[in-house]
Amino acid sequence: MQPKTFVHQLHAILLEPEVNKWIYWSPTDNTIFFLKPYDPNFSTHVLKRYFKHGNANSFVRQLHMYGFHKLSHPSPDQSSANNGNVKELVEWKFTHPSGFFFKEANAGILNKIQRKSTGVGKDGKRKNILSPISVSYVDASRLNVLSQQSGPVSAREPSNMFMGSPVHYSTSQSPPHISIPQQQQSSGPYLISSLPPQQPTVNMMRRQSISARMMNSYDYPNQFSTQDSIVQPQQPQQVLSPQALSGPPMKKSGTLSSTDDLKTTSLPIVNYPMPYHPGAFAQQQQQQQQPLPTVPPYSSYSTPFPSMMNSLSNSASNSPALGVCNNNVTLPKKSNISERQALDNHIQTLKNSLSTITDLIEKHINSASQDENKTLTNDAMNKDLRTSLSLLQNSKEEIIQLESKWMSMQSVKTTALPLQETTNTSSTLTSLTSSIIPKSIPIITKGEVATKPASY
Amino acid sequence: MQPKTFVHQLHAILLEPEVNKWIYWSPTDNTIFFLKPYDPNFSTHVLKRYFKHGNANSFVRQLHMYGFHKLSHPSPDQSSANNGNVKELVEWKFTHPSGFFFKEANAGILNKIQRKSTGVGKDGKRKNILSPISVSYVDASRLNVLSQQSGPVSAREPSNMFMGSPVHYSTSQSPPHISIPQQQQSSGPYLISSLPPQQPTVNMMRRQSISARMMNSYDYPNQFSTQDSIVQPQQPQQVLSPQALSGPPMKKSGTLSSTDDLKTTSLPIVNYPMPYHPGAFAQQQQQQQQPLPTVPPYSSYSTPFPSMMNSLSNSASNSPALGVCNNNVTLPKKSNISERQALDNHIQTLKNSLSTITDLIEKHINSASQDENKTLTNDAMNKDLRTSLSLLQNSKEEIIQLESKWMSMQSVKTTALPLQETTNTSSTLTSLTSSIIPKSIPIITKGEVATKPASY
DNA sequence: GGGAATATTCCC
DNA sequence: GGGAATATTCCC
Repeated sequence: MQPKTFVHQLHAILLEPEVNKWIYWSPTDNTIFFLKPYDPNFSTHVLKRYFKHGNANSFVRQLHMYGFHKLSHPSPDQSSANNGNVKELVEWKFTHPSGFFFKEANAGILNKIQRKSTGVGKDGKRKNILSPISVSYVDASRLNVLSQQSGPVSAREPSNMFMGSPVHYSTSQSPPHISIPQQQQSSGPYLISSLPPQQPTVNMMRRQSISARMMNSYDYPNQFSTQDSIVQPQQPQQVLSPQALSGPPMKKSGTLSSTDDLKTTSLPIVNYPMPYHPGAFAQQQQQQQQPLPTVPPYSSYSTPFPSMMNSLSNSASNSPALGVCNNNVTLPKKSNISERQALDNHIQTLKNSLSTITDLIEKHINSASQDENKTLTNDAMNKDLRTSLSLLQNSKEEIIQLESKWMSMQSVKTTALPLQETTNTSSTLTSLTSSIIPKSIPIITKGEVATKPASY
Repeated sequence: MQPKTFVHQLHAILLEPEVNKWIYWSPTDNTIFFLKPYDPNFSTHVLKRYFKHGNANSFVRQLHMYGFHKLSHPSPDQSSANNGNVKELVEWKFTHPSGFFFKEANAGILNKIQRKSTGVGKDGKRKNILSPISVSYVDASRLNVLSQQSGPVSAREPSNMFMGSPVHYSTSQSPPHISIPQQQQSSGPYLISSLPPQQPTVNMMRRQSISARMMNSYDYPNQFSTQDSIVQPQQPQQVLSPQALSGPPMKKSGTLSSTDDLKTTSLPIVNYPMPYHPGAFAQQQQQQQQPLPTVPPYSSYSTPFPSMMNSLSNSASNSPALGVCNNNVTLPKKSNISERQALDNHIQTLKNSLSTITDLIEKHINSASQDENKTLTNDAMNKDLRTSLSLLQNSKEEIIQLESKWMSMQSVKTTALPLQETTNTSSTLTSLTSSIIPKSIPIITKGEVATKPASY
């Protein structure tokens, strides 16, 4: 039994007559509801009553987090209100593209609508790194069906459209939002394997009850673009030909370019009229239907290449040939002896500086505490403070030195290790690894951090 | 200007007489406050009034998120109440180990106390993957500038001591929390490369007052342990045998077994009395009670290498001779990891302490120079001086720790780890790893951190 | 629409 | 004490 979430609350609210002046089901479509975001009563009587806030923006944010979409075209009768300047009368129209949010839905159905992940899993790892778009091979028949389906929902039969399609985007079993198991998780680009999923995915849309998990991804377009792009946008994958990707990493996820593969292959888009629309069927059907031939969730079709493939691209310019693992504890080689000495020296210097500063400061504290009248003039005080400051600066420098030497020692040592050995003996391994691992070393250049906006 | 966060709220609340029956400063220690978690009035009159809830657990959760610690031993006069069964009278005692949370603290100081990260950055990537320790290369010109800018240096000429030193740590520009840029992000270990940053980083030390961000890492241990581990714990690498992993991912990270290295090496423990303790100085009682070797607050007792270290500590039996690295890199053995991490922690702590001291002293110098009349009272001055003194003491302790760890490492390493390389025998494993390591490790050039604008 | 930080809840 | 999910805020 799932805890009550926003969706449940929302659904409950929509059933409350007292607040139906500000939020209510569409009289003509049980999967669409309206709300008056600018009406103060909406905040007062709806939000503050059911939530810990009275902020319409937060409410809408939640809608988005749960995959609801705002329908842009107000119904004719509303348009006048929307066009008018009477903000309080404006109505926004929302729906959930999964179709699981409809007037008669029960808790079980609503559970299928899950909140979008924030990107971290329980283990602190990123979730949903894989693209939901596992490449699907679509045959002509499917394309045809797809093209046909653009019409009125009522006119088409959902189960048909994927009939005979060899590969499917298995809606119910391949949630766009996938948690990568810990072991596998990687921020690296994921390869799209060319292996078709083994399973038939017939009828899944229609018959199968979609696992709750799946709904997570129900917000199709968004999922596809932002969270689940096939290859992580972050890491331009040099390994695969770029063309393999359906498109460049996108910034704005909501928007798919018209040239986007997926779109052209007719994946549902935002205002797509209730693609799967369970509500339209009898609700009870859902349960009884037996599960589809299962397709392993996404993960199976995407091949993660953990962290190796990452930054091939930029390594070109300034990356050292060899990287070092911080943790690699192999210690410094003899050449580092002087480094060690330097470290010792830094430590000594630090101790001396700090002692001096301490003395100076202590002197002032003592004198101040001993008599009320300052025995030391401000000038003297300031001088000492300046001295302290200067020593502190030096101490910092010392520490920096210490640190950098420390780091370099670490890296030196590791760097030293790499390679020659592999040349003769373990060619097998070498070839093995080299075949798997891209040669370049991922490097992070300063630019990127600089790029990052100041957080405050 | 930072938005008001929980810490600010908390501080404000503590200053509100109306609620001081349920939450209040210790009468004897301006860095400790009490609260009565079970008193319904605490919920009603404090929580519900200042927060969006009335849940003491949530409040305490926030305290923890901001690094506060509950002090376990109630003061004598409280113990009767606590021992009694009158829950409503129970008082809990909290403090912030940074010492930045004290009665007289202002917003600027409170800003230094930052919320723990949830593990993802703005780009959706994990944050704080890097060790806070970064290195920047500075050219000669910069060194000169630095030396010049140190102002009146009484004792020595700083430029001398670092002359010819290629590397610098730019304190003000290397926020401990580093976000890995999107493109490059990788879960692998990050190396500090020896590539010099391109940007000049002149003057940052002196001119710039320490960025608050820097203090971000003040929740030391946590930062080090969780956020800034050198190697990301997350990804056990499949390439290596699973057995290589020291253990399953851990659930409970907070609890280290008593056998943990770090702890036994006398790292501070939870209730450690105000390591940096700016505020509480007035009451010197604390000071005398334990001159513990000051180490970074808790940081080090939480292991930076969550999934690996922890399990190592309690399962001596199954820990491999060679650890495993996230990215197919051989990891150091536990003892070395902790030593190294401890070193890093000491350095970090030193930097933080010195930054704080510098800020305090600078404040006085500036105020003194700006107007003849001392704007700051002697009391204020003395307080700051005491704070500085305390920090200096701690710094010294840190250095001692640093030194001893360093010494012990040297001896250990010379014996233990030295020489795989010399064994040109290159076992399969050796060659495997050596061939893999260099290629798979993302490298971060030190410059990047320095590049990041201090956004305060 | 959504990224990301902080806040709250729930749970171990 | 803290992990992690959901909620709320703030901002692009």
